[in-house]
Amino acid sequence: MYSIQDVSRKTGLTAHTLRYYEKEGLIPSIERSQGGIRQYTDEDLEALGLICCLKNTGMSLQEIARFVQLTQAGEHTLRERVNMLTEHRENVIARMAEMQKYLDKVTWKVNYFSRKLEEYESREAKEAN
Amino acid sequence: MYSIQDVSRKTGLTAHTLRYYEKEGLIPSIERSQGGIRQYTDEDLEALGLICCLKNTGMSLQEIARFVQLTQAGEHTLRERVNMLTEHRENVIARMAEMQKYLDKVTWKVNYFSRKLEEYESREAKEAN
DNA sequence: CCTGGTCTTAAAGTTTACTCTAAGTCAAGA
DNA sequence: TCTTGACTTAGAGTAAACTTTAAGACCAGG
Repeated sequence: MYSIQDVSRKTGLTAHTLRYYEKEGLIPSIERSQGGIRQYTDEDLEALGLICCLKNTGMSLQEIARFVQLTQAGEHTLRERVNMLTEHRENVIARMAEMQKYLDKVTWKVNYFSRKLEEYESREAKEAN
Repeated sequence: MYSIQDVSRKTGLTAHTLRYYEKEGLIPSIERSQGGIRQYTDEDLEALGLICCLKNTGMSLQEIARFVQLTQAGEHTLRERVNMLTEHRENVIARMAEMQKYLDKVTWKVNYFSRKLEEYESREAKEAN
């Protein structure tokens, strides 16, 4: 059992954000102590792991909430969940490919400007003589 | 020479956005016709290409503006520009590596849920008999 | 018992990067 | 000439994902 602060430390999300996510349906409702205090289980942390993973790969909170709701609705939503994840996966792959293309361009520019810088510096050195 | 609409088509940015970028210092000032209309050169398109590349790899407009200003300030800013690009490049690489990690997790989940789905469907099929 | 962490609701504020509107003037091509 | 597109300033609006505030009440460990 983990307090909201424990989970905050483990996930890097603030306690505020964890409550916000719960309110928005991104996290299934967390069990409470007799006094009403949230007690996160390892299973909750698992679920949060997937949520963060989806968020960090660019899925919107709205879509994540939809996914979580499907999960809670039971087995008959399995096909839709598989479809969602598959589509998301393809988006991520496409974005990474695009990213690689841009990265190549940035790399090219770094080299280009580095050469220019060298030229400039040797020119400066000469002038100093 | 290209009109703002031509450039809009080529870059996928709206005319609004192009003017906005210019106002914010993301694009060096564009030459105008005698009547005051923007006339983009191939060089401007080049510069826009790099800008879009930086933007699409997650550099903020503010940083891009800084970079463009350095470029216009002349050769003595070459070192700083190289540093900026190098650092940016490393960020992109780091983000891509992280992305790959998340992607692996998503892939694992897709497979996991696909197996579950198969099980579920064969169970359903049996019950239908 | 005290203190620090946790709870609630409701709403306002923040940031980034646009996006659009208004209102009017001016330019360019058929 | 007519029509379409371009220009300006200034400011309002939008969307996502938080983030903060306020105000008061409750809970748990030392």
